[in-house]
Amino acid sequence: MIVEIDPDAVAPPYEQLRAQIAALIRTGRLSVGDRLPSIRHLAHDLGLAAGTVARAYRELEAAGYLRGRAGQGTVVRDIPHLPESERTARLADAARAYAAAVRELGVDVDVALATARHHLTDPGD
Amino acid sequence: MIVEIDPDAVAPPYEQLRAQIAALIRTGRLSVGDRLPSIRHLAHDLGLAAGTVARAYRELEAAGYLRGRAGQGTVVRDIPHLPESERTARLADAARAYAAAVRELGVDVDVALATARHHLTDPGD
DNA sequence: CTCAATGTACCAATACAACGCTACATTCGG
DNA sequence: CCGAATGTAGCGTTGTATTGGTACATTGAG
Repeated sequence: MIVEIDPDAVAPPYEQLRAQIAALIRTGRLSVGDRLPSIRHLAHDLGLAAGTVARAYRELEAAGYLRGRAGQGTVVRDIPHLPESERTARLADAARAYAAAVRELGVDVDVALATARHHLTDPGD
Repeated sequence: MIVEIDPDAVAPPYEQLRAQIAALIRTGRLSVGDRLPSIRHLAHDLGLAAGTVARAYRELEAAGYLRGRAGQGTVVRDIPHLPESERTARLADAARAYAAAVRELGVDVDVALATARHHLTDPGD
């Protein structure tokens, strides 16, 4: 698994982990039926407590991404698609946050859009 | 002053206030020499504690935007421009955050860019 | 000088996250 | 059947961030 946790980031570790796994499933790097590392194993690899990984798994299961069963492990269950309204609302929130940051920095709109395009097309940077 | 605080937002009130005032100064809606509302007055208007507004003012003063003196009030001091490296770094952070949200939502890149453009050009929405 | 208005500094309470830990239920393999 | 591995649930502790309130210092007006 390609996951990175930054302890100094603003987002708490369990949230970073949740978002990254969700993105891996969305982008197809994890497919339906794939088995995820065990809670304890992943926690050890990432230097986290088991409870922290458990929380990320729990939220992903509640969202429909995963299915975890005792003794069997946790597997990718589905790629849930949110209702259109929910998705556009969340997208608007994210765009608003980006726009606010850009405005505070005094960055030109075209530069901001080019930067966004760059990060949207080149995830690894 | 045109400021809105959403108590349910992810960002804490003092940070929302700080960012909005910084944006007002950057965009010229507040000019150098303009006097801001007093800490207590603004706190009362926004339904916040005085200490919360004081923190926003304090951080803006540390960043060079404001100058506050006891008995005199707080005025816009300057429009500090960050070093280029700092600005691009912060812009990249914001863009990364936006890209991560888009990827998790499974939204098309073009849709994401159009949404970003919309919010960048139409602040009031 | 006196006083009101203002910014500054500090402290207690609260909430949240993370951690380490324990106990328990379930599944599978031997 | 038995044990190892797994997920689930909960506990108390610790550290941090935020808030609200209070006391203090400074300034300018009368």
